[in-house]
Amino acid sequence: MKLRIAPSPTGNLHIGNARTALFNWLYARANNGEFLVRIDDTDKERSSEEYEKNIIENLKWLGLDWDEGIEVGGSEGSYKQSSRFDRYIEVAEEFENNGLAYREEGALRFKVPEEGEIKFQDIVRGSMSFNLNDVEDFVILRSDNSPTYHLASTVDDVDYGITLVARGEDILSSTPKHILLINALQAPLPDFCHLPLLFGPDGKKLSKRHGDTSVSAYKDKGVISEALFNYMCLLGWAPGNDLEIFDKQIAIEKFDLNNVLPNPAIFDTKKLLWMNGQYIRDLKDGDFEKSFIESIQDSISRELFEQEINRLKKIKHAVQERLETLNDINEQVKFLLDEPFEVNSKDWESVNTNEGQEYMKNVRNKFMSTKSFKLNEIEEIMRSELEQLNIKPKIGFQITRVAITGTKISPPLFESIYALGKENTIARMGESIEDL
RNA sequence: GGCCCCGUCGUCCAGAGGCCUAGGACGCUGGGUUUUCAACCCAGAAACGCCGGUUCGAAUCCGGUCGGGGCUGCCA
Repeated sequence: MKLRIAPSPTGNLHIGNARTALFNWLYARANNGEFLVRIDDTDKERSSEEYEKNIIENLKWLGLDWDEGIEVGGSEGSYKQSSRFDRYIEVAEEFENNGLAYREEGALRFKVPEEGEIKFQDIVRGSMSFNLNDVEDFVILRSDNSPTYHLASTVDDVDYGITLVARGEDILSSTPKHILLINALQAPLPDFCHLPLLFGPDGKKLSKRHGDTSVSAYKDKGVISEALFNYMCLLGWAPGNDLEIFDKQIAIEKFDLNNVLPNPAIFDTKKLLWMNGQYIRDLKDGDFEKSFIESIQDSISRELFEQEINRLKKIKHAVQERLETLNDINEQVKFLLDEPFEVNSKDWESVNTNEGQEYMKNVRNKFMSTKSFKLNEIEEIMRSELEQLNIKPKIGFQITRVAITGTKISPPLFESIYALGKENTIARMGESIEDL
């Protein structure tokens, strides 16, 4: 069994193509088959190396690998259509010589029989039948003698020995043309599988008009690859038993193209983000720390100082539990960085009370006389002072939170204070105590 | 317009004639926990597009209809 994907480098790797790649990859891996990646760049105008790079990079980022094709090589050369024009032209001219194609205004058209039917079995849709009456003669070589997609793609599938063509449903109606070409090449027909399309929230084919729907855009938003991988698996397929969170291994074990749904799926960012949060929480300590530090450095566009990193490490676990994406990190930890610190005045007004002031003053004094400033020590001081003054946690804690983090929303208070450190905490509390 | 595909909660999926007074997940609403925010727990609202047929029995099979989508390029 040999499957392939053939992305056109006319844009970054799109979520829809990534899902198609994923299903091809899963099926190949599930059946000990081969997976091939080639680049369909017959459209010289719209193709670019930058996009090609993006596609390859993001396939890898998703954890997909391939056995033959672009970058990894194989017996068929570059696996780029732009370098195989001679081959396509050779085939096209043979068709022309055999009377299977004819010239029209310079372009070469493949002659579709007037009568007859093309039938094939589609793995997700069952019996398909097209009346050749409805299929027009189609261009296989443009006036500039460059091959079109139909020709190049079909010749490649034949030359590379593809046995199962699984692609988007948008090409379903082109399949009769491809079958005609394969027959003309006197080659065996592969199996066909037309995967349901991915839609945007408006129920239309996912595309640029839905915003940036590239894989790299989601990566940039702080989505981790395992989460996107898992989420995409669920678009048109499920492993059964209501299982929703699963890894690559399980996906490979359970995956079967025969169980893929024929109906389109809407790409729902909300569920992706939820799943991403689940995955982030599950990240191993070292993996999370790496992403944690990198994400902050990306946000502030500079390297972190050692002091900052030491502070950040103390809060990382608390932050890990509170993320939807990696990009949410900086907002939660910026009070720990050596950056200008500011207290949100609206938040301050809503928590600043006389009781709170007194509480902070007393706590600050006790903080000053502690030596170790350990987490449990901080908690003990803050809780016992609450009892001393007989005030509610909210009164004492919220004012302190705003004073040291700048806002009413932050990681857990004791951890935040612990991470910030004794000197900084005392200084910030001092700034907010009115009669000091 | 023509050809083709599709049709279970708002969304993703379960359901392959009786186990369905339709199940899970996201989201949403209410409640609990709580120092904020999350997380977590509990509860709730929420769907078989419609009409016929087959059958003792249909979300499941068939037909029609309506609705949505794709293709209809010298794009892929």
